[in-house]
Amino acid sequence: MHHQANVCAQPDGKTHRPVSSKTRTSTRPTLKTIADLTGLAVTTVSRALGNAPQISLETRERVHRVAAEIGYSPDRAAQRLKTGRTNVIAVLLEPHEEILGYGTSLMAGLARALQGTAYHLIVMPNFLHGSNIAAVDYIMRNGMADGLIMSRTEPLDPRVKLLLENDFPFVTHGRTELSSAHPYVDYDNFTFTYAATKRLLAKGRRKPALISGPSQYTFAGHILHGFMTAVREAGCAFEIISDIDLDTPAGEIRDRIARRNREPDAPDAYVCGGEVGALATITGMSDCGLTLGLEYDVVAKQTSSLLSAIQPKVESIYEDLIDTGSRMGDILLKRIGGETDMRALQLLLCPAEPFAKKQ
Amino acid sequence: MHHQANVCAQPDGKTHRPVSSKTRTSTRPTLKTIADLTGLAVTTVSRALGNAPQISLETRERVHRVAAEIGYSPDRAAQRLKTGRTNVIAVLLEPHEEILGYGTSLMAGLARALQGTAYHLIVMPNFLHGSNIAAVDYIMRNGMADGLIMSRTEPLDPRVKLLLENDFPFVTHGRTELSSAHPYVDYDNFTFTYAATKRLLAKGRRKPALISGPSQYTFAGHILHGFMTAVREAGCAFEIISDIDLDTPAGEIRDRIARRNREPDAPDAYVCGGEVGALATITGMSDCGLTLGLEYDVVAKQTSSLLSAIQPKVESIYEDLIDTGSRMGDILLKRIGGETDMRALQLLLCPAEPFAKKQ
DNA sequence: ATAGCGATTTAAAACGTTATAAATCCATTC
DNA sequence: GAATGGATTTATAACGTTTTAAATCGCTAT
Repeated sequence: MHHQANVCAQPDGKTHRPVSSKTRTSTRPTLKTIADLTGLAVTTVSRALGNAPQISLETRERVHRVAAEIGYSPDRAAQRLKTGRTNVIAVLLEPHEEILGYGTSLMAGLARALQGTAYHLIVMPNFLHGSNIAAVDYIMRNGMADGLIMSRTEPLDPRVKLLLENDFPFVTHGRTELSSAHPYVDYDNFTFTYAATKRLLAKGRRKPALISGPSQYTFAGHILHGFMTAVREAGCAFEIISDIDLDTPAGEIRDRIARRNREPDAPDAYVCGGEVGALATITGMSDCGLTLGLEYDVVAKQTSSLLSAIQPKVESIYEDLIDTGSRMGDILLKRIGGETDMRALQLLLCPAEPFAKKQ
Repeated sequence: MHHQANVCAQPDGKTHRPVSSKTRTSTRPTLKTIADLTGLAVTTVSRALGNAPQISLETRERVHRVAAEIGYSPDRAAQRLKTGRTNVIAVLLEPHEEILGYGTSLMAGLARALQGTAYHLIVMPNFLHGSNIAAVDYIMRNGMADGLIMSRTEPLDPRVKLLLENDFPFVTHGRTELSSAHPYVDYDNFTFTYAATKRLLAKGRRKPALISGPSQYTFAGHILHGFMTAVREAGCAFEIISDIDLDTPAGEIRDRIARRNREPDAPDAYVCGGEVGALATITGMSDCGLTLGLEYDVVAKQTSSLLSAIQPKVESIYEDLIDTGSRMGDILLKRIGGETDMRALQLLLCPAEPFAKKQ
């Protein structure tokens, strides 16, 4: 299977130069190896592998054949040094992503989109509290990647500003409210909470409550907006649960909900943006002796198979994070490839059944 | 703040050569930039930054100062090309790791261990079912990383064999049963299930059941062994729940447990190696009208804050995956650094309170 | 014949770093 | 005063690739 380096006979009968005496059996093949094997110059081999039109079709085919035979693959470091392109995509991981595999799902999707390309995925977990703008700066200045993936955008996200100023390719999971458009993939949280709230009211609930995301993030605004639009339209009572959000540890959410329930005018329905929060809410209600589906209802967004298996009575809708990651990868590749039309670089994913049909 | 490239005056009064005329303001600084600025040769600058003893202390300090001033950081591609070292650690992600942030926690820990070193983390999700030996082969042959992190080992793991044969640095999460020792970090699942089972029996339960991991993995054997040792010592009835394992979707576990409970001689206690499985089990029991802590008990291993918040009555023990990742990173660095003493490269993490004290 | 041309191939340089071997300097020593 | 030697610095080459510019070849048109 493996071609010997000193075999000179060619199927096509062409003669070529004597092969270098140092037969390298241990080191991995380079362009030089192929050049020696075919009798061509290194430059020619390089261009042939790149399918440059100036190289004759016959030569190109021969070079590709030999390259495949000896298992050649280009040295990434050399390519990177020469071209300045890293063939690397960096992912900024937020701490919250340790919950329920958010980050892993996103990365699995990204990897799927990047499969078959030369791109590798590097991961930079964010250790600092607050914005990880330092990591963005580091990546850009040191040319560590050709593109960036981030999540949890803020309305005036300083990371986005910095990236836009430097014209560095990136895609966010989540929108901003900056005047300059930028590539993103987002879930339509407005439609989600709007439809979720309507659904609770349709079940006859009188006072829905909301557990939203941390207020500094853009998506928290969307969640709030959808909820408020629905309750205003219905003219019903409502409540925004204070002091906690989707990042609050489950135990605290549970206690907060139970405490609230022992006070007057407690809500009889909950809209919750995450599975953990929904489970914690149900536990808190259960601590008060209340039964889901009987005394109260919950609608939640689900990103794993956990919630509906544990609590089938929860109305839930699935947000496919692997698909999200995959689409972010596609868009980032387009952006790196020079696409500037924002319509091709922005994507708002709509909640699937059963909410979409209610719109 | 930023030193002008054409300023020649030196605080120490030394004279040096005229600076290259092309003042590069836009591109990032290289060794050449520092060489021009200090009047030294590129080689000298390189060695000074590497603190080579042959370079005078004074020069070293001066070079370091200038480098810091202009924000120099070495070009990774050039270093990699020259030295052959990639300064990259590859992580093989398994599909199961999408559950409850296993992978993200491990990576956060790894990143913590690698912080301050030159190492970056690249991620390779495994798309194929079964062993990802192809990825291991790819990484080694193409020199894509200096070290490897894997999880979910099998007793005769072919990936481990391949890595050992090629003397490639790696650390596994989980042990193997191969005769050649290799670096690993593992959780003592034997002690976990042994103590967990004893605990259930101490509560007066008569027939504990086990939900183990997928049988092909080493840790499933440890889980089974600890459980069996405890029930044999007690001489009690027991059951290994068939058809399902910790990777089974929560809904199926729930249904399987409920079904089993409607048959004769149902277990009155469960040992479960994961949170999702524990929650599914409790839901299944609840579907049969049985109450946790009253008619039955569960002991489970917990890797997030979810379980104890949702089901405080579950006896649970925390396995710290961030710490695990951090220790794997430390060990990998040692191994790459040339450490060969296996005692320094293997680590068995013992279950913490309340189980440890019972041993 | 030879200049010119299109098609194809090639040599040389460059990316930024480190390793090897050699050079320079300065203070001793004979 | 030249040789020795230690301390320090330097020139050169190399890693594997791509880019730029130039060379070679076979042909046709002058």
